[in-house]
Amino acid sequence: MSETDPDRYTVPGLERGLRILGEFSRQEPVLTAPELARRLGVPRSTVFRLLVTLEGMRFVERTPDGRAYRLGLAILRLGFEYLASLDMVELGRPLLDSLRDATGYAASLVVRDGRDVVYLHRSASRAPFATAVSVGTRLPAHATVFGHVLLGDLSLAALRSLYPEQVLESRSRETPRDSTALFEQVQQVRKRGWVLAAGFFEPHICTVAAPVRGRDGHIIAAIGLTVPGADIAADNRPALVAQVCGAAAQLSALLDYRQQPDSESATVKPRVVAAKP
Amino acid sequence: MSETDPDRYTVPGLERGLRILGEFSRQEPVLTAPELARRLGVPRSTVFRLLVTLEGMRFVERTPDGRAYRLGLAILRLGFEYLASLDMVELGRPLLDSLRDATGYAASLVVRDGRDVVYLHRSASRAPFATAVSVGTRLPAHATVFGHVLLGDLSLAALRSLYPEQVLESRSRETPRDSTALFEQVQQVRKRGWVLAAGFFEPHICTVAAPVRGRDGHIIAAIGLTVPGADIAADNRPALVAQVCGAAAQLSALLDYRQQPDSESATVKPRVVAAKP
DNA sequence: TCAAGTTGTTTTATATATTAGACAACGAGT
DNA sequence: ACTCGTTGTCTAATATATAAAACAACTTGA
Repeated sequence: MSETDPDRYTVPGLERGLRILGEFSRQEPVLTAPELARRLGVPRSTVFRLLVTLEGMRFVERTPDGRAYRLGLAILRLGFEYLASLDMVELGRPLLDSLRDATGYAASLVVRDGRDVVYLHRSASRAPFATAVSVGTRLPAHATVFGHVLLGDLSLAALRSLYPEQVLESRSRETPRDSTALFEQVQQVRKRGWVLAAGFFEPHICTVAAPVRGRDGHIIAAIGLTVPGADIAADNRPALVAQVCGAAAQLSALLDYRQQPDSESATVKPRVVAAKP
Repeated sequence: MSETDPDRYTVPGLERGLRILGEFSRQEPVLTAPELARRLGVPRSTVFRLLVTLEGMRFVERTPDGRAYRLGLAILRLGFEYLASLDMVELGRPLLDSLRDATGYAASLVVRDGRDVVYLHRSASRAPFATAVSVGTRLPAHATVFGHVLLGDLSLAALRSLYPEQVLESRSRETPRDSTALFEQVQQVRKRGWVLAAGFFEPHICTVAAPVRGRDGHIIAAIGLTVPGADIAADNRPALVAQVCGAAAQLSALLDYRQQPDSESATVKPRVVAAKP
């Protein structure tokens, strides 16, 4: 009882309610109360009360037959206010659109959240190639080239504490086996300033990616193209790399100088004055 | 105290935590703990505990200086799973894209949530006309033509209970003043099957909209175009109306007959195979 | 410089949320 | 029909989250 809980202040009702919301997914948009009780390891009567609360706030709603639950419209109050609050998305959208238009391939803006790569925006390619990836999608950072770009700032020690396990989960032949191998790959990407890989995460999908840097020079996001096919023709690579790097550099510039919003002229001024903390 | 609360089962921790998340907005992406305490009318120490919980789950994060809070990346786990779970969005997206491409104007898919119109998807027009409207945006149903389309199924009595106030909030000269006037406008739209209005919600914005109907014939959504300018040229109206109605009819058809397109067992069937530990 | 007001964090008595269990209603299997 | 298991809802005893109060660390203003 006298343990110094790291979560000594947590309010269980809130945590469990949010975990309920998190259980719903694209694959399982409808869940029943007992099923949720089983998954969370929470008494049935407690889940009942949580669901009543969530339903009252319209975060969940009952299915027409009243026997199960799905997410409700109030959910939209949250996620999109968040996105709208990130000027990175606002500023990046037109850049991604022109990148998509110039290349014909889907362009994405991603950030890292711990061990995950999270898609913040995606300009889908004109070809109606149904991709499962959309805004909010999460992929493992260690197994994707986007992730390798985003991990560029981490020291070997930091990488080790982020991936304490001995062997990393493998997605393809090229997935780094441990944190040391990951570090080496990441550092190569970092030094090069961009990455182009074929079938790294999924077969027949190529990716070109480059880092977006914030005011202090830290990597805060990545921009990239997703190209279907086994590989990119060698003579097309330089152009794609140049365009991705260009878009990433432009977004970096935009984010660098959003100091005072009054002077609208802060468009492109890539001249960095010696970084001062 | 012995009142038979309609919310006798609510868990306050969850409700207040969600209200905290709801306080963040595009206009106010950063809030401090005491400010939140003031707004929710909750003791400071309680807000502190709620924020610790939310921070631990990464639903909020502290600003770099550690003095204030903003929404965190975990928020994205929710909103987009919700959207992805709606096949209305999945099926409507390509229709909206072609509507946009055919007309050159921004095409939207909206639903009604109580008195709000909520944007589920928006195919932005090619012209980089920065619109504040995005997915998740809410507008008052009584003051928008989208809302008038979506309210089409409600009886006068239902409309009165949804809008019990004597006088409705006004947005423009044409905003209906009370629920009776609203009902008449809504019924006109309903009978016509579509609506075209200029400057109804905002000056210099015209809207063309039509209802999407579900299996049982109820209005479940609306599709529409947002056209910048004072008005739409008379000779262009029939074409726009036809295209909007066409898209809405197509989506209605898709939603009507999505019984079981294949043996996709993804949907949760109440079929429970006795859980074995 | 000081004093008065914020704010972040902690503690602790107490009000209250929690959950084991009870109940009825349902459904599936025999 | 009749079990037996599952489920939705409700209640009451008790375990626990809550919020008043206290503290230190910061601001702010004079």
